[in-house]
Amino acid sequence: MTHYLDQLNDVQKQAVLQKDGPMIIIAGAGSGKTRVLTYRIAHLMKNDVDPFNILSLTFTNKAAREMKSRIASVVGQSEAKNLWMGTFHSVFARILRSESEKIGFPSNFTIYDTQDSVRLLTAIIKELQLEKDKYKAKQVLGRISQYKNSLITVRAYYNSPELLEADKLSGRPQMGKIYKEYVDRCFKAGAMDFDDLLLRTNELLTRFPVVLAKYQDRFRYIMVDEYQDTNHSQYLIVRALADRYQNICVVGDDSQSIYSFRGANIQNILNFQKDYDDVKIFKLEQNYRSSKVIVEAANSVIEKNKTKLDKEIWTANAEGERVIVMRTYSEGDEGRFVADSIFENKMQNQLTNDVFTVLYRTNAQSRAIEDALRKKDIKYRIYGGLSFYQRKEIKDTLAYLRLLVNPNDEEALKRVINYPARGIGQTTIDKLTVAANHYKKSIFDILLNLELVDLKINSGTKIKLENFANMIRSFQIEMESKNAFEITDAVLKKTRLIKDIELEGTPEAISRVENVQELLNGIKDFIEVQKEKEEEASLSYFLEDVALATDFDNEKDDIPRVSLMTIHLSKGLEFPYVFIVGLEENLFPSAMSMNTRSEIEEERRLFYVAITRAEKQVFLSYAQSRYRWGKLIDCEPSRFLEEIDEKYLKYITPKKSIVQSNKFIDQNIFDDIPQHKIRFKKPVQRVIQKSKARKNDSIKNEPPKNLKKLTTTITGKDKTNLFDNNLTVGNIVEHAKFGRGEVIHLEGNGNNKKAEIKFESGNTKKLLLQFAKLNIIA
DNA sequence: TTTTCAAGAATTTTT
DNA sequence: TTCTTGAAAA
Repeated sequence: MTHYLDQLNDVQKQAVLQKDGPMIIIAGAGSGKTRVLTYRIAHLMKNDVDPFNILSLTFTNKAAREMKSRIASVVGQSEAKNLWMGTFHSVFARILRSESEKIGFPSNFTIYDTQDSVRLLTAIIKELQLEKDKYKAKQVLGRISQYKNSLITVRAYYNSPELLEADKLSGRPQMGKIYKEYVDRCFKAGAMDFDDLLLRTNELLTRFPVVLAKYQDRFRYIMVDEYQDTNHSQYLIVRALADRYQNICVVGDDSQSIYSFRGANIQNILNFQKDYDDVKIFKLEQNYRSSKVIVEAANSVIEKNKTKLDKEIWTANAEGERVIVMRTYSEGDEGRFVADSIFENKMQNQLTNDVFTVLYRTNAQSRAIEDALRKKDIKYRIYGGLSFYQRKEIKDTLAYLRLLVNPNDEEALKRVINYPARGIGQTTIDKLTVAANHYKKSIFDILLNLELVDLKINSGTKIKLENFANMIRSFQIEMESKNAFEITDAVLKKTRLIKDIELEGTPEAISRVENVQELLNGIKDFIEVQKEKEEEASLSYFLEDVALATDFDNEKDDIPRVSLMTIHLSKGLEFPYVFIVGLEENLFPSAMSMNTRSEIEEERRLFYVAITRAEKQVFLSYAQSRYRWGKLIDCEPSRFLEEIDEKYLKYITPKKSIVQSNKFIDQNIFDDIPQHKIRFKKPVQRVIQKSKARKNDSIKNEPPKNLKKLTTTITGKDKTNLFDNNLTVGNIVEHAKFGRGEVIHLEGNGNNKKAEIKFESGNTKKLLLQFAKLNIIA
């Protein structure tokens, strides 16, 4: 086997060999950054640095796992095991577990995910009787997140005239009150949100010099990956920990900073040299990933940004295919283009699905792509969006487990106190909350002391509450003798949660039951893996893992699939063929990020990231019209398309079109869109060449047939539209719930069309055809 | 208290 | 178009 140092180029080698002192590695896209990081760590270990003394912070758990296994292959499994490696959130959550009591949190503190936070804020806003239109929980959370990431505590907030003024101006003068209540409630519940994991770590390190010294001494060598996307809170943690030994190595690429919306501060990387003395700089500029065309096309884009560090990315790789640009009529067409291209490429080049990825700006765009892939029977996997652990049935199950571990967890309690339904309604919960706030206790404490507080609830409800509390307590006792898997199983049986889902009897219910089973399997796996690693397999640790898990962490070996994800999620990944869809103004760049130069620059970096994921070829596409909230809107091509040097592009026109619309599509509606003429009339110049070159004879200058279109739409969409047209008075229909009946009257139009039906049971009902799933019997 | 239906909002990006 | 929310009915 060749020595690992021989697998590196000069700069890479220097970076690996640089052992001590502050250093920064500016790593262009595809420049072998991970390789340098892993070998650097391996090299440290080979040179007498104890793995216990190395801290490596990555952007995702997946990156940490991969790096760890690559290091293990150089230095051996048992050595690599002791490395501290993970995301900021997971590493410091782990540290907080052992230190949290110093700052008033129990060691079994809960981690609130975004949904928990939003729910809590919604409750608080309601309790404070604020207008919920002014105070939208999500926005309020975003604001609080900003404070926390900038280390602005409630007190600091009230001491800052600027912040008070800013919130007043934006119509939210009560932000301080909400912020305070939110922090207090989290504290009382023994819960930390994502931002708290960093904020409280900072608190711990600042307030307790002994603790700081302990971890400074422990982490003698610190590495931070994706440094361009660290926020202020993370920045301070790193500074504090590195202060003693100054062995800090940060890696990143300012051109790939794409997380400013969640507080990432690009200045952290731009100013690194000012923060430490005698910083060594390494620039990895050779790209090993992508073809020349891709590297240079990407360069031509990022050049347009003013704020950036000086570097020149180049590659020795082959020229490669040009970037394909595809104009389509609609999102449906765009999807078909993607599916067709994947299909063609697979056939021509004997490829499997997993070499393709489709990237988009917003999650909502995935649907059209999914539909098209499904029609072509191409298997795919979506990353992000609603992840496994965010599904209702999973969150419900987990909420029980959370409550067992930490009965003060308010959000978990509110989630399950009446699920499955046990007759404890909103009014009762409100009363409990008021009492809990009044006595400064958790709701569970109130439940345990019902006779001491006068809640003005009737005795029936009181018994229900007592039963619930007793059930939770008995689980807690059981938990002492059972492992995580057994206790979960017991909870599911006792609460009849699965039975409750099955009761719905729908096909979706079946898959939801399967999800819960899957969760059980997951717990079993977790126990086994932890045993292998000789680590604790407690329920508490499992819940922590789950709270910080991302979609990538739940990946199963399966058949090869096309990957679908947002560009943000694709950071750090690479794929041979990359489709970037929806290159339209207001979508990409997003309408929300077109106000300032820096916002546009971030969007451009996002585009840069997207292009540079590709090894072999990039496909860009945009639609001329797109559905938004059920309405068809016209779209303009993205400015980014013009920013790519044209010599790297190849324009393709659609072969044929199926315009998916409920509306009667008249050719004329395209007339005010000049590009459209390419399609039916004369193509503009650069398109002529391409269509000639491709012998694209499938363009027959033939307007789409309206009749056909309509049929396609109807059969392709839900069938109720069909009934809408066909149903007449006198029809005998069957309804899933109510059984058979006769249509005795029709009213309304389109989506509002209703049928009055006399059922065999004798009941007469008015049903909206849009929703009612009726089968026509006669 | 629970269920049902109609009206209204909703789309950046995520640990 | 689809999801969430709120009021009214059961």
